[in-house]
Order: sequence, then structure tokens, then C-alpha cells
Amino acid sequence: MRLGIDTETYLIAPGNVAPRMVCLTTCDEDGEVGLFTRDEALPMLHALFDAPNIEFVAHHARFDMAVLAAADAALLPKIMRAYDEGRVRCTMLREKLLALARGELADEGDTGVKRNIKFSLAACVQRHFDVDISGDKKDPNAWRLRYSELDNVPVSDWPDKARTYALDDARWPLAVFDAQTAELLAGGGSGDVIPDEAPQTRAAFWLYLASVRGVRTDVVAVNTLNETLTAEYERINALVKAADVLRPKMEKGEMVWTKNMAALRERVVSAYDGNPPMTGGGKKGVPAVATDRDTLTSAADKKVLDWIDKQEQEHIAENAAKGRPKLTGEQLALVLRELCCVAAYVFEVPEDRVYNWLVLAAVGERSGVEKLLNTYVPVLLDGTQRPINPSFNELVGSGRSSCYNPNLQNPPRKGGIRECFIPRPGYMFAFCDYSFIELCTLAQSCLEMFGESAMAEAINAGLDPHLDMAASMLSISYEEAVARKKAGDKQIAEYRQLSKAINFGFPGGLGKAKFVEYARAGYGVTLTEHEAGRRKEDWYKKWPEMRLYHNYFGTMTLGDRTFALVQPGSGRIRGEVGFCDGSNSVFQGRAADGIKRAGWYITQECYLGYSKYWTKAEHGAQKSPLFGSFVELMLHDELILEVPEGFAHEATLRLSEVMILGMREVVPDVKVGTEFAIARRWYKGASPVYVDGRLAPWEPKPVAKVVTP
DNA sequence: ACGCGATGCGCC
DNA sequence: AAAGGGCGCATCGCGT
Repeated sequence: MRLGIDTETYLIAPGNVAPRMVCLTTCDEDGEVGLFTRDEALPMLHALFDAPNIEFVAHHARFDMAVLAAADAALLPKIMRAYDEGRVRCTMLREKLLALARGELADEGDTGVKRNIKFSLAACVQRHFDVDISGDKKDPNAWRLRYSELDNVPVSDWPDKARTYALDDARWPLAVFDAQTAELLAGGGSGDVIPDEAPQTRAAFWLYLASVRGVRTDVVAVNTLNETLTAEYERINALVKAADVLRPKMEKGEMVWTKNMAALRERVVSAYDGNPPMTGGGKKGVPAVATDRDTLTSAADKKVLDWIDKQEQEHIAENAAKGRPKLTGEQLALVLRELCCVAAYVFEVPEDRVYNWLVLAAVGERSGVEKLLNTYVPVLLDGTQRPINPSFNELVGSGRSSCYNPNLQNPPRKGGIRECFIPRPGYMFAFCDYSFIELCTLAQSCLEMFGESAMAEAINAGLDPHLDMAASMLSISYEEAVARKKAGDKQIAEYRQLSKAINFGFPGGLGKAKFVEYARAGYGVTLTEHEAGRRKEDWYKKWPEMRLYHNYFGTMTLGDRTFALVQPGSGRIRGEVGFCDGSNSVFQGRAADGIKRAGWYITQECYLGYSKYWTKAEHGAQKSPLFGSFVELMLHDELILEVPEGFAHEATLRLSEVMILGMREVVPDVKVGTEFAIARRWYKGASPVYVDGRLAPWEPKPVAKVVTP
């Protein structure tokens, strides 16, 4: 039997995204509704979760489940069992899966227009029933926001409006559920379970538990970073201001300096002698002068700017050596102006041209600093006061998750942002990521699609697919490549780097022109378009199944048609895919499917001590080494946990094991590997360190101090 | 003041 | 014939 449920709570607040429960509303299949205070509801819920035939239907179920678990920790094992049994049904997630099957979860393929499809209960009710239940969302006195006032008040004493607000929406989740089932059946489905529904529903929950836990930052590191960046920002601003590329603007009563794009574009045009790089032009197709960092920095003759930079550093050092006060931004701007004059003489370039280069480079640098300062520093500062609770969107078009408010799936690796995140006292961070997982999922898919995969053979033979690719391009044996790599051979290192770009870039349908830029920006590899074309052929030759793979998507999308992709491994349907997104979805979505499964078992072991891979039958009272740890972040192929210091070693090894077990559910025939480490901060380069055979925290090598004579 | 499109950029 | 995908988030400029 299905039971629609909804909880009303205290307000969601930063640092507390599973707030205290006030009441529960229910609706059964006969439309009978009920309203229960927390104390009435909890014993009832124990009985309901214990009943094997009750399915809970909620909109955004993961929130209600987290609220229930926070209200009564003893419910959590029962909730997780219900998830395992597919008895927690989320109408929001179902709506996303249905939208994905219609091809509406990603932006429009041909125009790139944002669809902005909404998944709130109100939006779903509107879509399915053309009924508006949004009500008066703006009323600050709405009961919706005031249930905390009714905590511990018997329902009989509630104002009518508080009661009716809670009960008004109680019927909708079940109604939406049925409408979704009808849509599924109309689309040729059977039963009421949407393909991939249960694993995605579980993923939504464990990712929400990660949000609830949240991450903290280190006040000292954050303040230091803030000061450094602010000083750097001031310095650059002084130079750019002097060149009239910045102008003052009032923002929230505060004066800020904002870029004058028209002036900047004029400078770009001049630096490129009237032939500046142009942008694509958006959907209206009107190209504009590009102002991206690459355009700005590569306008200059690099050796001239390097020379100026060196002179500037020497000037600063000299100034410091003489014990003078630190130069202000304005002073440095003047120094640079002078240096332009000298450089113009030394390199025989017009002075205004040199100055223009310098300004453009500074603007490019400025946006980087500005991004760190405006996007990340405020978040980091918050984290010193309370946990940062990022929100995960459990399902996007590719099958992956996304993260927002803040997006902790993309903090820069450089710039010292990540290093500000620290575990709570008594814990350490455990990092574990899959090794070239998208190649494993690609190979697995090829095995299924064509019955063969050279890539699968290489990976299963324990070869490094990038080194293998490199060996083939150099026409040497894999063994020789290994030996040369060990000996520090430079050519092998270069070719392996190129191979990474090749192996990661071409499967998704990358063409030779874009590959050149992709390889340069992402892998520091320089090559011509012609060479890129040859490398693509090398790649097809190395992994013959890739020709079949691309032929398949080419055939399916002849004449720019789209088709509905059935995700191998999970059966999820993605509608309206073309050549590139289709090619990409298969391996990217599959990797997402694997880590979503793994994360569920890991979370169960963290909170309960047991999962299907660590059962009471097998281990009795001995709980998993992960018990007491917390999953905090998921970055597509990597998990970051807080693990208790005392058994960080055991927890991290178990983390790796379960990541592999979970992934193997969707990658059964290709070997899956991980890399892991523990550390006292979020260090990108962390690698395993062993002391007495046990994992010890990785620390960066101390930077050698430059001693000035 | 606010919304929106274009642009740019971070990550995997 | 040729084709990285796909997120979130920031700034700038323009229109309402």
C-alpha cells in the first residue's frame, strides 16, 4: 500500500538543512488524510517502516527522510532498509527521470536554450493537472514558514489555517505519482517503477546526508588567503585603473570598480592589429571581440612581458632589501609604466603597444583573482562559523549529479581554495577516486555493444591505458614504455600526457580543431590541427571498437536526428540525444551510476555499520570500519569522507573496497581501481603515505626558503 | 531594481 | 561531413 507523506519543520537554516520536525501529514490510497504531531508520528512511523508492504511517497523524499532520521535516530536503519527495498518513492526524482526520457533535462540540443524545467510539487501539479497550488508564496506570515510556533502544541489547538495548509497538499504526491505512472505506461513502460528509479532515489538520499553533514573551513587559512588575494587584487586594479579599463560603479551603497568592456575590446582589437579573436555569437549568432583570458594574455610577446615581470620582481626585492615600506598598488603601476618604456627600447616595440599588452594581461589575471575573491572567499568565511551545506542535484541530463550553493564539485585546484577545508577535530579527510573510470565504463559498454574491446583487454591486463596508447604511437612495446617511464624518459612523459588528452577527449566525439585547444588548455600539449587528426586515427587504430562506437552514434543520428538512449548498465532513458551527448552519456553516465551505487553502501556502513557488502550474517556484531565516518563530498569520480583519526587506515581501505564493489555493479567485466590518501586538509595532490604499514596523513613538501644573501 | 542573454571559467 | 558533455556561478550590458 502506498502512503503519501510530508513533514513540516522548523526553518531550514545555513548549517542546519535537516531541521527539527514539527508534524507529519499523510494521505492513503483512499484519499484519507491525517495530521500528526512529531510525538504522535514517530511511533507510528516505526510501525509503518516495519510493515513490509508500505511504500512511502513524498515529493523530495530525501528531505523528509533526513528530517525523520534527525527527529529519531532509531528510524534511520528502517528508512535505509525501506530505500533498499524500493519502498521510498520520490515524485520529484520520478519527474526528473521522466523529463530526462523526454529529453528535457538538458538544454536544447540545437539552440542550447536553457529549458529551466521546474520540479517543485507545484510545478509537477501544474504540468500533470493544470492546477495552480502555488498559493501566496510571498506572504511572510504564511504558516508554511511558522510551524516552529506549533512545536509541541496539540493539533486540536492549532489555528485552522495552520491545519489546512499542512493538509491541503497532502493528496498531491500520490496524485502526481499516479500521473507519472500513467505517463510511463503511455510511453511503453510496465509497472510503476521507472527504469533506474530505485538507485537514483537512494543516491538522492545519501547525497542529502552529505549535505546535512556539511564541511568546515580553517579560520587561519581562510583569513590568510583573503588577505593575499585582496592585496593582489588591489595591485592589479591600480594598474588597470590607470589604463582606464576600470570604472567606478555603485553597488549596494558601495563603490566597486567594474570592467569597461567596450574600452577593453578596443584594446584587444588594437593588440591584434584589427584582427582579434571573436566569440561564437550566442544563439543570435552575433560575434563579438573575445575577452577571455587566453585572448588577453596571448596578445603579448611573451618574452617582453616575462622580462618586465622579472624587472618588477627585482625592483620589489630591492625595495624590501633596503628596508623601505612595501610598494602600494599605485606605485607599482607607475613602476610598470616606466618598465614599459625601457622594454620598448630594449625590444624595439612601440611603447604603447607594450603597455597595452601589460594591461590586457593584467585584466586577464584580474578576473582570476576576482573569481576566487567573490565566489569562494565568502563561502570559505562562512565555513569558519558553521558547516557549509552544499546542495546536490542528484540527477542531471548526463546521469551525473551536480552541486550548488556552493558548488563544491568545482573549487579550483590552484589558488589555495581547497586547502582551506579541514576535517572536524578528531577526524581526518579520506580521499578516494577511481582510476580512469570513464575509460573503464567506456570499455564495459563496448564489450556489451560489440562483444569486444581492446581497451577492456588492456585494462584487465593491468596496463595503464595512457601509457599503452603512448607506446603504440611510438611503435614500442608496452614493456619498453614502462622501462623508459621509470627511467624518467622525457619523450614517454610527453606522449603519455598527449595520450591522456586523446583517451579522455576523443570518446565524447571531440573533433580535431577543438582537440587542439582542449589538449593545450587541459593537458599542456601543443599540436597542430593536422597532427590532431592523425592522433585521432592513431586512437581509432589502437582501440578498434571506438570506430564501431562512433559509427553507432553516427548511424543513430544520421541527418542530425536524435534518438532515445537506453543507458547501458542501468537502463535509464535519455531522450533526444545526438552524436556527442550520446557518445558521452554512455561512459559518463555509467561512471555516475557506479559511484551513486557505491556511495549508498558506503553511507550505510558509515551510519549503520552494515550494508549489503557488510552483513550481520557475515560479520555479526562487528561493524564495518566505516562506521562513524561521514561522506561529505562527491566529485564525480571521487569521494571525500571525514574518518575518525584512530582508524583512518581501516576506514580508508574499506572506502576503497566498497567504491569498487559499488562500481562493479555496473562495470562487471572491466577491472576497476582506486587511488586513495588521507590528509588533514583538502590537498589535491595527496597520495598515500604509510607509517608502520598504516596510512598516515599526507603533507605537502615544505617549500624551500629562498635565502637572500 | 531586476531579469536575461552573452561571455567566460572552474571542475570532473 | 562533422560533432566533448555538462554542470554552477560570476560579470557586463541592455531592456523593462
